[in-house]
Amino acid sequence: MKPRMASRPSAPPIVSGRILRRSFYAQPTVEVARALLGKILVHSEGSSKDNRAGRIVETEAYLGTTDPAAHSYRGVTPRTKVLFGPPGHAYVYFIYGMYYCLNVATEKEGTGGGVLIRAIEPLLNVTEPGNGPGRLTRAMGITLAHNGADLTRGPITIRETKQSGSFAIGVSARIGIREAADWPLRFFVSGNPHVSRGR
DNA sequence: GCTATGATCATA
DNA sequence: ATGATCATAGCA
Repeated sequence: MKPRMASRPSAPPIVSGRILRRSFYAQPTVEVARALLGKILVHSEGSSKDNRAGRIVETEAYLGTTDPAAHSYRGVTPRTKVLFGPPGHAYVYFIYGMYYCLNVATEKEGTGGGVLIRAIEPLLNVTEPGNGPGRLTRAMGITLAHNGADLTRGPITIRETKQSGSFAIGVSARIGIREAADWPLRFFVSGNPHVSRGR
């Protein structure tokens, strides 16, 4: 008979990928937005068996003080200071009274670039849909408490994936904005069912 | 201090 | 098309 439980707990292989380094996030914002597709978002608080993970399948670039749609367009405020800080930190904001959205700060300190993570494909301990920026934070347990967190340190990290599976990158206008609405700065894994819309 | 509004989502 | 629901920004 098979034992009901494994005798030894094993770390889920999906969270063992190498953590992206700060130099990754220091690249131009559009490059980071494209390169984040296929990477693994990991939330590891508490016991490792409770780690949550999802594969990033949709992103949007927000360019900073040159981008009228960016929160950082009007410069540093208490809210946007993380975007102007060093790259590789989480910018989390609260929207519509009920949702959190996760971004990563890009480019060198002093610039306001960031990438909004818009959708993940659930991989591990994610029991809600990840298709949409407000949904993925709920599914991953990400809140304002994570604003400013260093993504190279945890508890939230983004990791390289071993199965390199190549895919086509779709491009479109960004969703839900008015200014600069036609800039082609949304990127997604073409055809992936967890993309929020317009696969 | 006060008010308008939003990088959303579910429901109709 | 509309409502839920509140942190933030801009203004007084």
